[in-house]
Amino acid sequence: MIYMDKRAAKLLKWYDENKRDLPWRNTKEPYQIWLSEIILQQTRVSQGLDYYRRFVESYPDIHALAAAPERDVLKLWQGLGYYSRARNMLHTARDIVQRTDGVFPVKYEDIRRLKGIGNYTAAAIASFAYNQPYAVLDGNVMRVYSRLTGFTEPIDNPKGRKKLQHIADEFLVKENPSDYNQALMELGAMLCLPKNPRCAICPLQIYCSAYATHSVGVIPVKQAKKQKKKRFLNYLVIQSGDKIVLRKRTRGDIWQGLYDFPCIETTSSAKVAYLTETSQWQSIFGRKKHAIEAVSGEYRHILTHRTLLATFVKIQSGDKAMILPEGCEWVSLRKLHTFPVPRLIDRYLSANL
DNA sequence: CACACGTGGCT
DNA sequence: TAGCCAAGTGT
Repeated sequence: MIYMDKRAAKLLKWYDENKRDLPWRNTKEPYQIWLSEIILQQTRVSQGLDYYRRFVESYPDIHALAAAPERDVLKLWQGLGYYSRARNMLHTARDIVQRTDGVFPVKYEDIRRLKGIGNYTAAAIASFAYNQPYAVLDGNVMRVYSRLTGFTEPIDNPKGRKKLQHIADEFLVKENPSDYNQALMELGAMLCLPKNPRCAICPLQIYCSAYATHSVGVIPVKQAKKQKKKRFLNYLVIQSGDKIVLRKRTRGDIWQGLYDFPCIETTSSAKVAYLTETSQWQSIFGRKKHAIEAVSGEYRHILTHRTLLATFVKIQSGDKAMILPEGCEWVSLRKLHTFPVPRLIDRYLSANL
């Protein structure tokens, strides 16, 4: 009989009896586990589930993914957010196909080196797919352990995370790291919730320091967050006949690789009369024939660190041969749906075109 | 190493 | 409403 403390035994029993039936829990394929872990970064199961299904159907294995154009992959990712996840995953798929003919690495150090895979995801893949003894540390695990041990330092800085990693390493059940890691995360997702945790039915209640000291509501401790800044985006929706101008977004800003419209960004809310005087507007239209057809109301789009305030100026252009800004191209309305676009743009398009 | 990076649901 | 949160990583 392998030694295991009572806490771990109770946790594993609870997991066995209560775990959700999720598609990535019915496989040991590293590709599918990798995909699920990338999708679930900062993302709820309910939001990622359909994306996972569609992704596996479109790209059943790493070779299929590696062969896909980036635009198609981003289109499949559209609406899920954090698009660097999709770009990095494609990069890594191509990397693995080229270097090892598609064979996913087994050693933690080799997994950890892959682009888009950090400490958490490397430990998750190593333990879930290969049952190797690496302790995962995600938001769930940090919350569970900080409450269990009465950890009162902030968890959202490198120092706090490092201490919690030591706790996680120490608690890990090395005989069954796959189930143990997942049990801990499932407990965090189902019972040990950030607000209104279900302590009454928690299998670890009698071991929980925070519960004993009535501190569940104040643990884990987090540092105060900074205020969101605003960005004012004035989009030029330029149409001529059955074509519309799209812009591919590039490095160094949000939504890299996705498409939106030519944009005049201002430091505050701007009127069209102001926009038409800007050098950007002048360099596009100059004295060329064009007609402002409509100006949308203000669209508010919330990101983690930014509030975007967007208006859309719909313009009929008489000159399809005009000089477009860098990264812009004419796209037929028929093909518009094949381009990956941010949610903000998707909302505008579905309401106006 | 603080900050950037999306989106939607819940309080 | 405004803020918080959800299976983090890259720079």
